[in-house]
Amino acid sequence: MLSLTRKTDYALVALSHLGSRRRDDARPVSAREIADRFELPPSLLMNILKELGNAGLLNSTRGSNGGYELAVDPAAVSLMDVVAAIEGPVRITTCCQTEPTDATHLSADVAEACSLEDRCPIREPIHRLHERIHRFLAQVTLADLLDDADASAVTSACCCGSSINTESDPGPLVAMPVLETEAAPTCCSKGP
Amino acid sequence: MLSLTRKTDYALVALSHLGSRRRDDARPVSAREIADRFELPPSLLMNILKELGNAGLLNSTRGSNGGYELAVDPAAVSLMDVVAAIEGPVRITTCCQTEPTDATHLSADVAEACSLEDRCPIREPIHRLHERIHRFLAQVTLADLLDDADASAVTSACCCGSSINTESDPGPLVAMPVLETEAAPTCCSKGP
DNA sequence: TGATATCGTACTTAAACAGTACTATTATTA
DNA sequence: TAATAATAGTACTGTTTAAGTACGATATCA
Repeated sequence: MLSLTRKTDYALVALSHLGSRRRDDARPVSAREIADRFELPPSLLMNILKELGNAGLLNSTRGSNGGYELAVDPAAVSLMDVVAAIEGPVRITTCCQTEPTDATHLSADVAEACSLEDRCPIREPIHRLHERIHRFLAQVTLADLLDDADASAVTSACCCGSSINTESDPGPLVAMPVLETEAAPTCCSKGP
Repeated sequence: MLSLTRKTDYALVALSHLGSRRRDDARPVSAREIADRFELPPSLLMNILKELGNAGLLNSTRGSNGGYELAVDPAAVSLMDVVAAIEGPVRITTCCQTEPTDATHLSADVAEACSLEDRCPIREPIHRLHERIHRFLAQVTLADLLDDADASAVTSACCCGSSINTESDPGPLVAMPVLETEAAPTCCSKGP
């Protein structure tokens, strides 16, 4: 399907919100508050925030006036982290078993599940693609999202690609690495 | 889920096989033949090849000695084409309604499905991410896969990342564009 | 005419996604 | 100390998508 799940989408919305708040006051924000503001299903969002908490991306405080806060610097949270927290490890195909753990890299035990092994004509290319997507996801950070949201808010508060730069200029997303020139992550909620 | 479906994986295997054959002889290859060779479910592969045919990527000839051949130059078939043929248009989230049609670009009617519209904190970033992924998929071609498969066959016929270059060198995949340095598409079949 | 293909379509099963609900625990506040 | 407001954990349900199968029709070749 090559798309983010709605849960991941919601997670990004929530993280983005928490990230932008941090500048003002550091009071924790409750799940209910976020759900109300962005019209997300409350119980679902609660579960999502729990998962983000378990993954170490959020700190939680219980009780009244409790809620969630970012546990880390937005620049230290990658898209990879978020996706992994919600959807589990990213695998481009079933034969890509593990993610390339770090820069030292490349994955000792990739691709156990492939019964074809060396007969597979696209084994190497797929692994490289896998690797590349991983790097990309790892390099786009929450901070990039925040910057971009700010920047685009200036040029167009409205939706639907009004002020998206065509061709030449990468636009606000200077911080965004890897994939050629532009683009950062996701939008919205409340699908059809 | 952020992964290719198994059908797309199989499609790439088949296309890759057909692409490499073209050099030798141009006799069409039957679905059965490909299924046997790569241990893919025959009926499923048949359906996949039909879809690739309908998408204009393959030519088919019926009857005995019939089968499939590439309809276009491997360099003219992008990952995007293959994914679109099998899975339909790629959307990173439900609010990314259309793909950026071409270079003139950027999608007039992106994101109809989002009820939040300008209140969504990650709308712009998501659309940019969407755009970026599209570009990437459009720039990786079947030819890149073929080149890479050849190149890696030289250095490692075996599986499991034996000769994958760490760090510095992008390796064979020079042709691969967009996403930073390396990686091309997928591997294998016959998941768990 | 029979064998070998693709073509189109419909169907079935299994897994993942999306969302809900309930009980327990913790903290604040009156 | 009791009520309230929050998270924590877990289990459950309905819907959709993925994955695979099957079959009748049509076309080609020997």
